[in-house]
Amino acid sequence: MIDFSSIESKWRKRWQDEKYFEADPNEKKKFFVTVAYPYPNSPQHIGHGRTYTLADVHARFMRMCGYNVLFPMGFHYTGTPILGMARRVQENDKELIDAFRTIYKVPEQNIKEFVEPVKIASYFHQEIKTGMIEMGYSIDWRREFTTIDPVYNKFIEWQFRKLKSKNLVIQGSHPVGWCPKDQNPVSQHDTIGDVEPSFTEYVLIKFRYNKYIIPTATLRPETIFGVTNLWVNPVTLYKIVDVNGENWIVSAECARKLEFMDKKINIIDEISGSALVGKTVRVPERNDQITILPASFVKSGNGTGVVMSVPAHAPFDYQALEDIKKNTMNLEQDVLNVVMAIKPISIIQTEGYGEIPAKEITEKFKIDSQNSPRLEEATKELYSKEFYEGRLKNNTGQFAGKKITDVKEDVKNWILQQNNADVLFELNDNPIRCRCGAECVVKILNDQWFLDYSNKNWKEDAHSCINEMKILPEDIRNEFNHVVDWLRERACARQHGLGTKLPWDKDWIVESLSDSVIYMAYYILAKYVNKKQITPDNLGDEFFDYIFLGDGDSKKVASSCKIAETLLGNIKNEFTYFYPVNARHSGRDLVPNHLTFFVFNHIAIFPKKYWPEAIVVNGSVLMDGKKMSKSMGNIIPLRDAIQIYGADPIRLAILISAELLQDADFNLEAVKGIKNKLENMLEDCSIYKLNEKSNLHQEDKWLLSRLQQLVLETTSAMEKMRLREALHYVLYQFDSDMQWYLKRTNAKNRTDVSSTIHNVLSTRVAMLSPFAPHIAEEMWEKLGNIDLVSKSLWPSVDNDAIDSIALQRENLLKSTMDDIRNILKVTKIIPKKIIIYTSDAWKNKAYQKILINVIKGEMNIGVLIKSLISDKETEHVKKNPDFVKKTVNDILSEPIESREIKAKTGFIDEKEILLELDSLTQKDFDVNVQVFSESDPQKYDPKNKARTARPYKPAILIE
RNA sequence: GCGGGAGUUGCCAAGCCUGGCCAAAGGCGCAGGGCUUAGGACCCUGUCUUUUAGGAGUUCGUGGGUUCAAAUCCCACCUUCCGCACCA
Repeated sequence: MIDFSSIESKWRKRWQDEKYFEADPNEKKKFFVTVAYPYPNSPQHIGHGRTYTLADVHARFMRMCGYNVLFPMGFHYTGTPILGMARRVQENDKELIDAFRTIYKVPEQNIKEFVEPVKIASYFHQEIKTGMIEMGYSIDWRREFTTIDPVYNKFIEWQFRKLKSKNLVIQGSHPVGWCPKDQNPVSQHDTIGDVEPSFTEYVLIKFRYNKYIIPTATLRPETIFGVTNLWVNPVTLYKIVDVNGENWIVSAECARKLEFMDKKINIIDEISGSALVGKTVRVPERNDQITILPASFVKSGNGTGVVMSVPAHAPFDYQALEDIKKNTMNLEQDVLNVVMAIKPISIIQTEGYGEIPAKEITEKFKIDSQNSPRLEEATKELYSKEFYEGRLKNNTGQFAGKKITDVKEDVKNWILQQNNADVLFELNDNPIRCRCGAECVVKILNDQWFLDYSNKNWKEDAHSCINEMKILPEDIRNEFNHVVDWLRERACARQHGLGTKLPWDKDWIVESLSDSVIYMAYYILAKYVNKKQITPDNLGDEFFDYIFLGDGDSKKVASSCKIAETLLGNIKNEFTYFYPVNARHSGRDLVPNHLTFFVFNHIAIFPKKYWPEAIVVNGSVLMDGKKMSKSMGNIIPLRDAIQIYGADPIRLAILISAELLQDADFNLEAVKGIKNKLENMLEDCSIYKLNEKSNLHQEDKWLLSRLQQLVLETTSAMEKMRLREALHYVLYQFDSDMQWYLKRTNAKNRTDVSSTIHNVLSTRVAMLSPFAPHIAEEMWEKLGNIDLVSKSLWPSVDNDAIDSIALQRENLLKSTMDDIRNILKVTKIIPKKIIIYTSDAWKNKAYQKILINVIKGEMNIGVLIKSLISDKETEHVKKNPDFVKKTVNDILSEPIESREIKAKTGFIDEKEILLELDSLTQKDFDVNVQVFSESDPQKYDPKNKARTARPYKPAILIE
């Protein structure tokens, strides 16, 4: 049993003492790796560990490749969730406080302080940082900062002034989910049940009734041409409301919603639904009169509480009309006459439907009442069919012949322009409650600040940056481009939360996804801030302009900022040395926001030479195949896991379970398996020593050749950040080769294998070290090294060590052993004699010819046979045409490189090689092996097997 | 709806970009053996069907196509997961 924790702390201390991860400019090439900094509202769990571990492996790998790697970390205090948490602590929220106690194990003393948001942030900040150190992340901690540090605030102010001066920050109105009690926008984690407050935009069509306006809410403004009547619910008590000087008749719920739509509302009177029944209203744009009818499906809470009826295309309306004709509502005779006269007005032509689609679909769904639950479904089906495929008919004026999807927005704007319509936003999952208990609404904010991501030029630059950038994995590049396309103006300031005040409007705080887009540049400053060489006083925009953009005169800047000119120069040089970011790591959930904003803002602020070079995106982590969540109770805090299993096994378990973009399934089974593997490797490292040079046998040469292949494959996987694959090579791939090697040396009773194995182990440990840095140091030490493996160079392929002849000889032995084993398996005989026949000389010649042809792409059997027969040396093929076919198959079933090696090395003396089998068969089956040539007249061949021999595929007889 | 994925041998999961080392890695599970006082851990062997000669047959969501050759390329379809904004 290995004590991971003591090994890990031992090496962590050594790293710290040697300050190896502290990166300052030097003569080496630099590599700047960053990860999205954490939001400290809870401790890290295994899931967070993935992105940081990936970045750390990347950093460590690049360091071993000879780069001066900077890998820094900051903490994102900005935002509202921590604020909300503090408020809940103030209110003594039991659920939250219990979570602090039981899940996060926060000491009682600290929980008491959590009424202050900053205390929460700084508590978890330290917790997360400690976890990162314990995980062995090679972070330069001198550059740590938080987003509420005063210098950071100055930096963000600079960023925003810069954006504003480029007209990329604009002001406008914007609908948001809103809590009327808190007077604040609500987001998902502000609501009870974590419901995302999404909303739909309805068009209100204004129908005129005397001096009143009766607005109806619709998603289909184009159906105004097909309206035949209005629906009210007779039992609803409607309000007469003064809305910006007009008298509207709407439900009480609607009146309340309108208040938040930036309108002046004054309730004047009320009127019952039944009193409206039978009255006529004027249809806007059409100028004809229609009647108001009663319907029970009309809900006062939806829209305005009044619905316009389009019976030809709306199943609800069609069915309500059918219902009313049965006169169960006791309508007066003259109203009933009107009802009977109503004919649906067909305005949309859709393939597969006739004149009255609503009728057809209600019949198809077998609907018999307006209260049928299937009506929703029917509506949905018809609506989407008509929306995507339907065309407006001739009775729709200027819109005739157009597709609904193309014309919908135009119809809306047309009616709006005539002041015959308005807009109403409505929450989708009504009711949504704020954590404070109040019911949320949609509010239109008027003086909201936006980052104008819809700016065309900006988008174009973003596309070109993304297209020039390295994006790993490549699969996700399209997604980035698509995000750039659909991104619109984004609100970049809010009224509450921690963060930086908007420099020109101190009522607003820069929103958290907008103050975290170019902070990688700030890591350069953070080192000097932490050393107290930069203070927030006197720090103006000219400072940032000078450092980051190279604008201004250093003397002037130095004096206005009261900073020594040499210091200013040093900072600037450090920035130009480390920037741009070479790799930005993050989870894939940040693709549609942070990562894309990161690109946008870099483009806007920095010159092209500082645009980011690469983005690396990873998937999330599942726990035993399930999503981690507080409610499932399957969140393992990272630090707990480290304590139990050790940092290295966790790092490996996370990395080996999935390739970059896939979700990684973490489970304890895997951790145990890995732990075991590491223990075995460590043991091997203490056994095999570097002895004096002994003569290399064939199998040593073979193993060392294979090792080169391993290095090549691993390195290429690392370069593509295919860490699962790379780790797999290092940890497992080599085992079967190692086994063969041991089997061979064992059979030969060799005792001089230590050096070769030591050589192999050293290479593997070096390649393991970015992944499992602590235990790799321990192994490295056991292998007899004094220096750190972290400081060693990544193994490179030694082409001289690749012995293609040894490779082929061993392959022949292996495959022949496999064949023998196969025969024994099938026949179940216990061998007393094993006889092997190597193929005739002409076959070898024919093989080479076929091989060359196949490499050239000629594998037509007929053509091959013809050319072989035409040559005297290989004319024997005539008697044995099957040989050609089998040989071609043999060759095709081999990798292309090995075909080429075979072509290059040419004929090998199989008989001589196969004699080496003897030691193996003796060991495995206690039988000696005899080798004959097919053409040997003296051979023992009672079953006439020898003639089936092919090159690299000797015939075998077992008795 | 828009956009992006995924479907592989009992399960999880690689392979697909770059067609031929593919009956298809690895892990788990299962079976047998070793080790052990026993259990666990560990190690070995096996794990589509068939076969007393290293072979053959049928497989990679479904159906077509391209090719000497398809899990891999193309087309269509079915099923399924994720993101869609003021939120870190």
